[in-house]
Amino acid sequence: MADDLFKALADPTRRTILDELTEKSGQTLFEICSRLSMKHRLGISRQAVSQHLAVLEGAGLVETRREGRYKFHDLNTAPLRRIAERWPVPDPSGTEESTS
Amino acid sequence: MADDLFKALADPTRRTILDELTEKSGQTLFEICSRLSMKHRLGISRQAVSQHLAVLEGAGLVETRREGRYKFHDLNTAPLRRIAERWPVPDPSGTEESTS
DNA sequence: TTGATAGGCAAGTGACTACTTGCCTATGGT
DNA sequence: ACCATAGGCAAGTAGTCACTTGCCTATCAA
Repeated sequence: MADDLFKALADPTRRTILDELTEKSGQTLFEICSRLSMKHRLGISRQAVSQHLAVLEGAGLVETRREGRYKFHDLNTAPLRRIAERWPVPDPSGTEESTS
Repeated sequence: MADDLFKALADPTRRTILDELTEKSGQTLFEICSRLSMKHRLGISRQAVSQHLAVLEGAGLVETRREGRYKFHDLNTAPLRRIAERWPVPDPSGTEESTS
């Protein structure tokens, strides 16, 4: 459903996770955890990150593959295409402000 | 900020409102209310729609103009561009972009 | 085997949020 | 003046959500 996609994007921590996976795809849970606490100063438990990843996977934004005791997380931005399809975005005549 | 944008998109009723404004921009509050109940069978109060429109306006997705006792609501999809800018979306299934 | 690492499951809690209810202001028509 | 229309403000409520806590399973190395 479209609902899962937008609900997944609604949380700032999940968007940061997507940013991290954009920078380096195929990270494990612990790798994402340490990056969130190091780079983004996010004091967050492993379980919380795991739950966020489950939501992202439910939205189709993250795909996982298991190898031994490791589980790698890959980014999939394809579902985002439906947003631009649903509400057509005009050409960038004047670029807007930057992201946060 | 970016948070307002994604929070605004997180609600299905607000996304339906965006759909309605995509179809016909410049609607008043009552016009949107009646369309939601007619076309989409949404039993929702006027105040609820008003609050949704305030959230959408806070996200920059809706702009308003007053004329007398009427307040018209216009769609602005420009903020959506930042989503595709933040997480690049691949081209759909092998359609390479050759500038013909 | 033991121990350490990588991850999962489930219940509980606090905060947020969508919606309602009730009352108020402003504009336009008669 | 009157009254209906168009919209706004604020408090209360029920449901959802992010996060924690605690315990469990699976894989690998010694």
